[in-house]
Amino acid sequence: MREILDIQKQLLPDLVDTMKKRYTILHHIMVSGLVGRRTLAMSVGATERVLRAEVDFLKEQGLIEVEASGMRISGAGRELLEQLEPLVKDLFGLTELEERIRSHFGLKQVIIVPGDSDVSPHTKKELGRAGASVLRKLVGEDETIAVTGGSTMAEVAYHLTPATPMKGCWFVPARGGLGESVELQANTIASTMAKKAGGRYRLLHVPDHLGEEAYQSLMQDSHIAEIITFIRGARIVVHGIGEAMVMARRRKVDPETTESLRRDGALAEAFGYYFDRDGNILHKMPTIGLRIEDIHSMDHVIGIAGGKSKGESIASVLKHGHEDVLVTDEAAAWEVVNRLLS
Amino acid sequence: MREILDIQKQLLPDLVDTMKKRYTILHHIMVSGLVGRRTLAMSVGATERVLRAEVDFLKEQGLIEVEASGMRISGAGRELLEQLEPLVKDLFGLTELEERIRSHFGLKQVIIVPGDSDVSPHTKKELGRAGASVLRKLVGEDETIAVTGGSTMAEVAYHLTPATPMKGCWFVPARGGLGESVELQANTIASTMAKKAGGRYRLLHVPDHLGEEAYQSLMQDSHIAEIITFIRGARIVVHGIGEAMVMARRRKVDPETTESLRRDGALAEAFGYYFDRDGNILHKMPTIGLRIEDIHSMDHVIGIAGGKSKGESIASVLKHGHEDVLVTDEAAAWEVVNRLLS
DNA sequence: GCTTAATTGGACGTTTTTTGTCCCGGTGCT
DNA sequence: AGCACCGGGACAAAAAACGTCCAATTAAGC
Repeated sequence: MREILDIQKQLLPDLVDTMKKRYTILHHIMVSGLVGRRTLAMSVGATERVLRAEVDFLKEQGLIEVEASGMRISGAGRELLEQLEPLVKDLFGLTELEERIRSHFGLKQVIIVPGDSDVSPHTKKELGRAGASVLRKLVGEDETIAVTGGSTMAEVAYHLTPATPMKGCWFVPARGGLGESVELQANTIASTMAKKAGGRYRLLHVPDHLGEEAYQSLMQDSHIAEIITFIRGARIVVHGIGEAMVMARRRKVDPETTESLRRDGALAEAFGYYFDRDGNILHKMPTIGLRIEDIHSMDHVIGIAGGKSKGESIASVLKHGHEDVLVTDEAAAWEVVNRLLS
Repeated sequence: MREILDIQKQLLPDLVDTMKKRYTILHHIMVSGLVGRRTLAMSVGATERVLRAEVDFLKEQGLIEVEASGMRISGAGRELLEQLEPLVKDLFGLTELEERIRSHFGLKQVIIVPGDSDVSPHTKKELGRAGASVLRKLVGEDETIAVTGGSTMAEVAYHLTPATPMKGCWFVPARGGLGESVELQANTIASTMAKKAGGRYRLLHVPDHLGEEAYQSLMQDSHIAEIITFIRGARIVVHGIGEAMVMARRRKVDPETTESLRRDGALAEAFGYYFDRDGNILHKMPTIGLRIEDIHSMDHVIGIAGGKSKGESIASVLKHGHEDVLVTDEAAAWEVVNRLLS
């Protein structure tokens, strides 16, 4: 059932909205028994005229009966509402979930795809598609977009398609080398995105695990400095979110730091920063690129991550309080709201 | 799956059309490889401007990639088409069937609901709903609508709902008493419809199995004559279709006539007339009301019947050649087209 | 290499649809 | 009988859809 809806949504994006709207109206009419147009318009939050159009439609469909004294639901309407119930529960479930997370963390937008990325590769693909779609809607012309690495980001890159406003965009890595395998590195993701979207890209090649003085000298290099300035001019950043300990291991963080992270209760990792349960920064990877203050002042900070196991990490990053858009999956979303309740 | 679509169709009647349109365009683009807007507009039968809007939409959804040299399908688009296939096959299956029957018999419209009324009561209900919906769309103001009896017609009556243009309509029986049980008689159906639709009705009470002279004297009666004239002024007739032999038995046709019908290969019955395989009239029930020439000159002749067993009968009546709209179910429709092939 | 036919995307006036806002004649409740 | 609310008609304004051009660009054929 969900699959059908997901497919349909691609061919009719406002299908769900329209269904929700009409369902709400019909449902209101049912519980009201006999209700007038203006009263109804108030309670569903629509102007009189648009509600009138909807009512005319419902009448045309024979779902309501309208007399001079008001309108009531018809037998067919009642029957439809009954059939609609499971469908709507599903529909509303996710959108309700989105709204709950959105308002609690003060985000601009939350998108939840059904499923669990941990168990279903298909869900991860959906996550990528949703991420690409969000990005497509948000980019302006000639914008700079900073991206991080990770398998989820790779999926986003894969699902990007050429869009006119993206032609002039620059894709850059948010931070320097972060010790991942080549195909999941930010540099690779940035270039893939640029190719897929028809944009341009600039890379930042910084070796991992350099000493402090080596970094200092790198920063002196005019070419490096120039690209870092360029990166910091980005107004959009798209990043994955990881579990702190998993990321620490994967990036071969040294034992002392790992232990310190564990002791301090590190939960999440995003763009090279480690966060605890309350969204405080515990540690910063020794590499260059976007600083946390750059991210705080961004126009659009888009976090993309899914899977039940990442739920807590996502909540931690959201708690940090500078995300704008979250793209996640159902399993992770439930974990996030569960943490809100406890 | 079908159920979902049927439910959705009630809230978004043109959902299927839109999906079909966009699927067709996307599919065309895929098979064409690289194709231009105008060329595409020709092959899918749309004007350039509307196709352009569709193309913009598909691009926005990331389903196609459009370059200066033309447009081609994207990975996501290809994937979607694949997922869409079973859905569309189902969708197109019925609409293709509708179109095939429509064009072959030169009808104005054919509506096929999924299922088989013989085995599923739910399908019969759907048939009734579809019939009611067609009627709602076709009636003008202050029109006279002639109806016949039968269980299918009773279902149509049940699903009628008040509609403004129907307020001034008259519902009348197409023919006099046809020896059915009270609740399935044309008179009962007409009055039920009028009550459901908020219209008015006039009845025609004629005892069954009267002698010729009795009919003649009835016709002299000014009240009867007046209502018959009224009935003949109807521009819309909605009728069921039955199997000849089944109907003959149910109506207690005398043995000689029954035998004569059998000998002549009577297949179908509609509004009191019996038809053979080629749509010729074999016999006419001895009762008054609409004559066959009245029906021939009607604006809208709407036939409603379903069930695999009625397939042949429906085909016979269609063959007679004066139907305008057919509402049937999938099982019957397949029987009809099977007869076309043999 | 040049021509030619086809492509997209922009522009603009026209037509159709949607929307906001009245008001009128009823209906039902008090 | 009074009153508050009802549906529905009407109409102008705003918005969206549409038909129809045209300019810049690209691919392919010659």
